[in-house]
Amino acid sequence: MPGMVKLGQMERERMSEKRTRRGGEGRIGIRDVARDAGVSVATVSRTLAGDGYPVSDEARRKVLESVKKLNFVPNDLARGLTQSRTNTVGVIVPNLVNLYYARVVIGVEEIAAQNGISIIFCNTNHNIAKREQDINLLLQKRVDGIIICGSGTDYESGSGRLANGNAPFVVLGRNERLDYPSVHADNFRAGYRATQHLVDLGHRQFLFLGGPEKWPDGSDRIAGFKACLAENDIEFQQDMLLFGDFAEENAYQRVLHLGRNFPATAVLAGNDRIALGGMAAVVDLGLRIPDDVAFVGFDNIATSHYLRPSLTTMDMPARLIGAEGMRVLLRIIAGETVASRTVFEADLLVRQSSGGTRLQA
Amino acid sequence: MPGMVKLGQMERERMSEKRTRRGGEGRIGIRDVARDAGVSVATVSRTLAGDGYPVSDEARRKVLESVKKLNFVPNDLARGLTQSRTNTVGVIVPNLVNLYYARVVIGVEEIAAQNGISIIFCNTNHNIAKREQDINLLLQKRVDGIIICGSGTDYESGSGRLANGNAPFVVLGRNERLDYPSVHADNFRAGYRATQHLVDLGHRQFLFLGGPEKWPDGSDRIAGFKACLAENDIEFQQDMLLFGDFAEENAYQRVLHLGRNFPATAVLAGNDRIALGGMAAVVDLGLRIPDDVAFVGFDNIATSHYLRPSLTTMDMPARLIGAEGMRVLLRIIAGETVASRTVFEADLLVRQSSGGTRLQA
DNA sequence: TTGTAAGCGTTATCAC
DNA sequence: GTGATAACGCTTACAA
Repeated sequence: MPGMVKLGQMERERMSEKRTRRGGEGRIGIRDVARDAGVSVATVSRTLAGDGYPVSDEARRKVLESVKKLNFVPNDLARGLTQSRTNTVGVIVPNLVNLYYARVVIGVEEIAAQNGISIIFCNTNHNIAKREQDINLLLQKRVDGIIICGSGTDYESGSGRLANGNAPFVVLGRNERLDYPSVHADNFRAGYRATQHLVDLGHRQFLFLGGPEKWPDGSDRIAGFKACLAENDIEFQQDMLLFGDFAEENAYQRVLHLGRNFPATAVLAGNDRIALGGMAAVVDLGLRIPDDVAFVGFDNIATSHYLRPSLTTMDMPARLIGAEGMRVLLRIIAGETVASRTVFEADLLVRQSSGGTRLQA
Repeated sequence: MPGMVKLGQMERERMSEKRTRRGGEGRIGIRDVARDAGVSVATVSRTLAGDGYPVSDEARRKVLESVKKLNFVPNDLARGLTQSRTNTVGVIVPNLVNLYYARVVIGVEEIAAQNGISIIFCNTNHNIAKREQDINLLLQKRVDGIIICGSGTDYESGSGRLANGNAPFVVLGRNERLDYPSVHADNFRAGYRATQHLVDLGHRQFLFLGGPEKWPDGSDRIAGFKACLAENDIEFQQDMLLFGDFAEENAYQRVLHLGRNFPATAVLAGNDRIALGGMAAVVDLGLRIPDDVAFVGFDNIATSHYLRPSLTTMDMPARLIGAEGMRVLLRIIAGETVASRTVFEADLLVRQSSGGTRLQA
């Protein structure tokens, strides 16, 4: 009876090969290393784990040799599955074209790399739906934690997975709620100091070229701006404030619209990109910087130092924020308690666009 | 005998709970969903997989209901383990502060997101050792493929994992070898055209402010530059060529060093960041752009349009390269054959820094 | 110090 | 259409 014979063959194959799914030649695994080194899989695992577990030098040597010989690459998926830890965190960024966020990411990556953890990167393009989707993906991938860049609102909305405690997370940027940890700059003080700098230079007619209206970081800067005006007995007028988006072009158009008969002698821009667009427009209107109009920005992106005139700006410590955010996340993952809020000060960098030395001269 | 009683209890617990390792309340899995929905795990899996496998509407409904009710989040680690596919690719970038790479990454991310695949991001800071390490990490994470940004050399060096075929990969940038797929711009032609533009404007005294000496993209641009000079009977002199790094400051210093008695009327910069630094130095030397010195850059980073004078530059299609790179990688993963090389043309954007309209006026 | 074997949470195979 | 159950490749009790 051929049927029975065949069954017997299959049985024997199964016994010896212990592989049913993939024909025979699967990727090389820990078992292969163990066999080659003449030790058990446990010993291989322990050797490679590198924690303090005792392994004889002899065994270790043989294992390492086989690993190299067979070109063994451990499978982190299987590792993650058993350890319920992936050494991976997700980073969600609104927009990488903004050098500010690029710097934040670099800070994050730096600390992550130092701690042997990888980064899954998501770009949302300021799209809240994409962000929800990204969070889902990250949770499915069982990241150890998530870093959300950009001040935004209601992370608990929609899926609510984060606020539900499904994964530890840190917000990099100002946010309204206090019940999850965040790292950001003191935007209020930054706004205040930038304004004070211009006031000290004798300016009375201001324009704040803002970003989006509901942008917490920006709102704080504006609040600082207003507070400083009040402090100096300068009345705030609604038309001193123009909202827009984050990009150069929009700022350029807004400023061009104001025309040569410019309503202010000093412009504060919501960030450096906005400043860049605004300055270009001012130049194109035939006005001089800083003589006719002074500019101050926020962020200190790499290019602002090399503009001519160079851009006076608040040096928002993006990289530092990214790095600290990652450190905080690591602490949370380790089970430590962390400050619900970490705030960094921003330095004022006086450069040509504000003519910072005009009065002193 | 209390000992035996205790043992009996444990046994029973094990039988009912079927969980030995983690006390009891593990994360909710597909089994829990199956139980709650009153179907088998197979049915749950099939429902969630969403491929064409037949599942009765009734079962599907119950499953979906339980999924939502229990807030089930599938575990991609386990998925990846059985499917030997992770829907994740690694992206290795030399430096995110360079907006060029930021744009490339955005292009990659865009196509990736459209295809439901995630990106593990690595920043090497132009450090070759870090890159090797990153590749190791990515292979351990069993990414479906790897995208390496930045033209560099010998990816097969060191570990040799990539060239060994351990994972499909695509290089985004020019490289010497032809035996793996790459996507990049036609840097030679870009260099040629940029130069021709300046020649057409009447320039004869050139300076090429290059990046690092062994930077394939840059070398090609320089080759195009030289070819164009030859074509126009302008003799190339070694001192027309200055190497450096990718950043603004270095370029600034190099140009400042040349002094007011500037050796050229036209400068080609290896990229826009270099141009930015160079232009700042020229201005600081008291020279006018473009009247005394004309500038042309490469990349068309966002800021170059808003400089005053704005920067004439070759519009290297970074985003497009990123997007196409991702598409190529997806094709490789799908088992299709792909072109070993995909090359994009760059457009010349004439702006103020070259005084592009000077002759026509 | 070492080995054995039971998971980890899925998918895929095979039988019904 | 549906359900058991054996992989997937590793870690980690537990036993030796």
